[in-house]
Amino acid sequence: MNINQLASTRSKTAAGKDSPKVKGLNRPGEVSESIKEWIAEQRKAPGDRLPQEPDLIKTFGVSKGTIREALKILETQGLVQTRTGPGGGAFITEMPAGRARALLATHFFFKDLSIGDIYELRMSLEPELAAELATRLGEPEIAVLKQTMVVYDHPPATIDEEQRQRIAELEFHERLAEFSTNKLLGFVCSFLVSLLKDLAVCRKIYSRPNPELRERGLSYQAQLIEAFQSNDAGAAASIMKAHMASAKRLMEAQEAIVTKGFLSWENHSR
Amino acid sequence: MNINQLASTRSKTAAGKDSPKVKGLNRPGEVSESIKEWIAEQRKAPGDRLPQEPDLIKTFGVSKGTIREALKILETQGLVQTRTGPGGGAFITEMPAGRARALLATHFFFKDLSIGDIYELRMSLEPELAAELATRLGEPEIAVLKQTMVVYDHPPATIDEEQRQRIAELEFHERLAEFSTNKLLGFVCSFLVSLLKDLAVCRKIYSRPNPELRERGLSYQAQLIEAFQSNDAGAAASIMKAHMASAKRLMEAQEAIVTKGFLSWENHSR
DNA sequence: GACGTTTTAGGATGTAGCCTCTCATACCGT
DNA sequence: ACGGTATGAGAGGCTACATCCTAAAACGTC
Repeated sequence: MNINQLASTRSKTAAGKDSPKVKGLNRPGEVSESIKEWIAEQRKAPGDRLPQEPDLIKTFGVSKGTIREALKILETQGLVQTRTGPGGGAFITEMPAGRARALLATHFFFKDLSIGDIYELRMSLEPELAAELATRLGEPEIAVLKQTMVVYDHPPATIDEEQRQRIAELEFHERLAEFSTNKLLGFVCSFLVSLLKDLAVCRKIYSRPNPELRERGLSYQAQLIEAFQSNDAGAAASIMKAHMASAKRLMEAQEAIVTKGFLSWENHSR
Repeated sequence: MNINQLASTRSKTAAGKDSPKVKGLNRPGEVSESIKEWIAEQRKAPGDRLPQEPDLIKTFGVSKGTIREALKILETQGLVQTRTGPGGGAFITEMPAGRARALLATHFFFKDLSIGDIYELRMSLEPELAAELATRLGEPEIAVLKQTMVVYDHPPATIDEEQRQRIAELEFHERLAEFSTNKLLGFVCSFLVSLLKDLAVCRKIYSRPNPELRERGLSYQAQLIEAFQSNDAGAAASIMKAHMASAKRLMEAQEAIVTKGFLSWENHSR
């Protein structure tokens, strides 16, 4: 509970100009970093409360406004939430994966990612994921996967259903990512899927009929389920690798067609 | 340019209680959302400047502190940067990779990532990266890599140099990631490296002598340079794979030693 | 080219207000 | 008379505003 060691990163009493730990960071930034360190050191868990504003003001030797801006940083980063009232204050929260994906997506907003870029990673990671899951997945998880597949186990009747089927195919992989015990691997895989769901080019592709993509995807995923049921990690990995290679080829072909005309990346409104 | 329409989201002069556009969002949050909308509507590009603080205060009818918190939100999201001085203010900016990495790192703050989790991804991705670079890297890039290696081409004299060498070894891979044409692959690889640089467990590991890690790493990286110079993508990939497997084994061994003393702290549940 | 001036954000301080929780008290049904 | 529910006052704590001073960056001047 000794928060005072926190303020060690910046001693106000020192006569000369003390050097901030990280250059290019202003006061609120320093404070927010210090608070993060403190959370780690104190092994604070989500739900725990930070010291109250007056205490933080005293321990850091900064003004109320600075503390508020520091907390605003942490709040924006999804690390804390503040509440008013008695017993109120800043509470540690876990950043939801969806928010992290959204923040990350804004970073790639101007980066002009191609289908190939995305599938290069998927070809490396999804087989790894499949191999890990093959030895662990039980019937309940497999049932969830099968339930997702019923959305596209038949040819689409309308272009609208076509799109829904594409999204469902991607959600199959989202489920896999959620099942992973390696949170890092799971997050990256689900992020790649979310890119494929949201990118303008991809949405354009999904709005055109593409029977081969569905048939091949369904076939691969069915084989994958079998590999899971027989706990065959090697088979799962190689099936997934073939699945990704096939999808990459088909998607890139569609990408070429779609971008040939006029629109591609220009209308990323937000 | 007419920013006044912005303030329409909240008219202070109205007698009754006006409803904020999004419930659960306090004043700075509303203001930051409004500014984002304004940026989108005005089709502002990176480099453009937002109105100055006094103007924002007037148009939104809020106080200076509120505006500052709103700008802090946008700054944390990587959308703007502020500068002082004449012609200063908040400038729209592209989210730098470093900030994206930092935001992502906070998502994994409570996820208790292990060395193994990180290296599982590195074993998949770094060979991919090496293979891509092998056919593209020229002498100038290779010179940069060699320059990084001189930091650790000799046994460390002090424990402090030991740490600097570990960081430099990681920065070798950071350079590789920067050279990639696949921004996605490059980002993920550099993010994994940044985790290894910042994680508490890793820092503990680096503060202990570990000659084998340095020697093997140096050897692998030298072979890698040769593969780059002969444009041998296959060799580069397999060398990198062996490099990662070796590093994973050594790091996990150290992890076991370092964390042994802290097992009693495991009861930090909520 | 060094130096002072100006412009603008950065930070500190004090005060009023609002939200939420708690607890005591009154009300009501049985 | 008793127990449960509702209502209100109070206090804790963040939220926001107004004002002042400080620091930094650009720009003109000597």
